[in-house]
Amino acid sequence: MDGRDAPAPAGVTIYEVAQRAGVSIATVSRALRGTGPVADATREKVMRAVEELRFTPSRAGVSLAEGRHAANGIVFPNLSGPYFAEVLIGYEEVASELGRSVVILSTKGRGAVRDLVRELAGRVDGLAVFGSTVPGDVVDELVASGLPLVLISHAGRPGAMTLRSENAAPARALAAHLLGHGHRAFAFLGAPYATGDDVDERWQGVRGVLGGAVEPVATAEYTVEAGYEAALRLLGGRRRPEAVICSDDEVALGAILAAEHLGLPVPHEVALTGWDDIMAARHARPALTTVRQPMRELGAQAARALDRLIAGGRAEPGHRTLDTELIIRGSCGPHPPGRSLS
Amino acid sequence: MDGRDAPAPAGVTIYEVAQRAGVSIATVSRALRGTGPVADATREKVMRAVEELRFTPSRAGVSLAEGRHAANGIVFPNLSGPYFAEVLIGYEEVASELGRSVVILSTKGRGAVRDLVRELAGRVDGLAVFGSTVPGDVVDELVASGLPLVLISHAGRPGAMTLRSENAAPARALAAHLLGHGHRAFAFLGAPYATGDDVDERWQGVRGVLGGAVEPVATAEYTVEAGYEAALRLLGGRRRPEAVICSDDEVALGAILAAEHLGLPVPHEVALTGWDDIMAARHARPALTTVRQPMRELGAQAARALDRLIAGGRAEPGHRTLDTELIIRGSCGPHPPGRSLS
DNA sequence: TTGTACGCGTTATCAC
DNA sequence: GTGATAACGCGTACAA
Repeated sequence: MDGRDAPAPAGVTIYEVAQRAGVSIATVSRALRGTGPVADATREKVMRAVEELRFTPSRAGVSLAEGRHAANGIVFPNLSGPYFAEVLIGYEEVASELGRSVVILSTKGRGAVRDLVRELAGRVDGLAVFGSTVPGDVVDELVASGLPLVLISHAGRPGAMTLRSENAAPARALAAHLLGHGHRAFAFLGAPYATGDDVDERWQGVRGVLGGAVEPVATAEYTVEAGYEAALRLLGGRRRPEAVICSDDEVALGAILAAEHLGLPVPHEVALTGWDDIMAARHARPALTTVRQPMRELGAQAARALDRLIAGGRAEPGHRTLDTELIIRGSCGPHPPGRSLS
Repeated sequence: MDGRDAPAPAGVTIYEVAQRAGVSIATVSRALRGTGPVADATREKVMRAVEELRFTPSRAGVSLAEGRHAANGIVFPNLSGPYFAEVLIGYEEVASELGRSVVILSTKGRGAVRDLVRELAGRVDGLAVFGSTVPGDVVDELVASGLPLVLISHAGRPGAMTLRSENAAPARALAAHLLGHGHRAFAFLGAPYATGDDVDERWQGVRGVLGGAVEPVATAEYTVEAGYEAALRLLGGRRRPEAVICSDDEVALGAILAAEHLGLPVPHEVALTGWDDIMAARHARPALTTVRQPMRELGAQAARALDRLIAGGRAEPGHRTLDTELIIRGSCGPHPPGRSLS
């Protein structure tokens, strides 16, 4: 026994493998990647040397030679709620299938976003960016740089591909459904921060149907906590709305808690709706009427689109919208038994 | 006007910058990284050229020359629940502060974990690995490779650093508290899958205090859904326990839903406890008695420890345990008013 | 089928 | 202060 199978010195190079196998580095490379012909016997020797030396090609070396990183980046604001986490799951899964690693960047509470994004852009072959996570001029810079880019839930930017779920149409359907329940005074809890983002589109859709009967109410952010705080004030004040349409499920969950705290039965005293259909929406009491958005699919499609863009697919559609589904549960008002409910 | 400020061809090299600035690449490098002396006037010229050409050093080139990736990896099973997402948040935040990108790898439902981990290991300077995400021999291989490694919530492996929150002690405290409520028949919902992991330690702690009075009950996984399903059977069957100690908050949340479904008031008919103190624990009804674990801090410390290990800090402690806190809320039984509750 | 040699983009060590 | 130039580790024409 010798010490050759001891812990690899972390820096085994292709040269050492070549030497040990008694061949050239070109042959080692060919044997390993299956490019070009290699005699069976030779491949055997190479493989053995690779095993013994625990050789793994240096990623930096490969990247430099190949001219690619085999990695995708993704920029999101935070991972506190289920939404971004779910999209990330779909993104990572597909990217992984396509042989690409995923480098993440969270911008929430970050100062030097521009530099961080540049740094990230430099180590990936393509980037997925959520709307409102990066300043507009930084996005423009990315577009101009030619880096394959997919904007998720973004208002859209000339030259960049955009991917999002539909908002306006289901928002209108949701509003119409609430009208069907007989509600007449509405609030939209979680008023949009930026024009053109997902929440803004939902708000526009809702207002298109309800007109002056709906009032926008801001929340500090789109979280359960913030929804709870804002709903406490909204529902506790005079002129309480009959129905509260929330920007998303988390805000709605907070609103349910606020209603309970105030002793207001949902949906009898106040109706509520969310958006996204996160796991907890089904488990809330009452179960949350919401709009299901294919979160994982959003991430998955982003990864796939990026792969195509990287491969050189110029003909990529500039804009893609995923379907959503109105999910009627108990929080929006009483329904005849036996209907819907999932 | 000329076309020089058009979109950078994505492949601007240091040579082009040097040529445009009328200096050598060495000078460009020095000017950019502040290493070595550069005349002010020269620096000026270089910077201008850099701006005009939108030059960003190739990450692969830098990595190869520097011999490091400036990136950390992290391996987790999934991101469906808040637990791993929270740890990841803390990890990414600190890594980012330390100038390191974060490359993620999810192993849930993945076949070729070994290859994926190798691939990941090849593109980072250090790796954080959650327990039970990677086969033991793969961990051994990583340790042997000399790659800086932090095992999170792991049973421990000779040669690798381990970081986790305490389990046994708070588990005993929790069990004692439940005994104080007068409960006498217990179930541990979410029985451990692997010996030595977090849940196993909790189970051991609980059993140490309750002995034969507690029965382990398995769940399909540690999720709300699985907890609900298993609790439905457990609470619906004969010999229903008086108190159910759950492996974590998500399982406990599912158990609360099951109890409600069965018309069993919590905590009066059945007491429940969770673990982790995820956001939803505070909002559950009744609010969940649980053990608070510093999830983000776990990630943050992992990133910091890794940074030290990478810097060459040999004297790194082999094992580090973070404190937890028993959070008494309403789900474990009636408390005299005015006490605790957060 | 295999080996030689060059290129990938930077960093850093020397001379000047 | 500045400029050649040798690594860094690998992929791959091209030659043999």
